[in-house]
Amino acid sequence: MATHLNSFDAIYQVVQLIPQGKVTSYGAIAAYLGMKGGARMVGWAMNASHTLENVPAHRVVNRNGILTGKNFFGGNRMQELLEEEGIQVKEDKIVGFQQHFWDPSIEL
DNA sequence: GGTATGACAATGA
DNA sequence: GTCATTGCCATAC
Repeated sequence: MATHLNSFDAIYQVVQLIPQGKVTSYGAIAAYLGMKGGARMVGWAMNASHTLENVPAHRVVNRNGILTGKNFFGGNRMQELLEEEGIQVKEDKIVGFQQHFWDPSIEL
């Protein structure tokens, strides 16, 4: 149902819908939007959403559970945010990633 | 309108 | 199991 929204808006919506303490992967969002191979584009949208404060991009990590965009948050800002939500982060990687994984294609 | 880039993902060796 | 290469979509120049 994201066909009416632009790719960026659609991604923003999904990211904002991520529950606190949960994380998802770029591919999951892309797949939910129908852009299975457009995972890179999701990261691109995140870059644009970085200017916004309503988009918890810190809950979006790659399929490996690594905080790829941590560098874009300005240091360990991303890791601290995740830890505050109850997510353990070790070496820029989420501990029990599958445990905190939130798939929009299933939850939504 | 074509080329280059991007916070990825999947496959092959 | 890890490393390297290719593919995908959309945006930016």
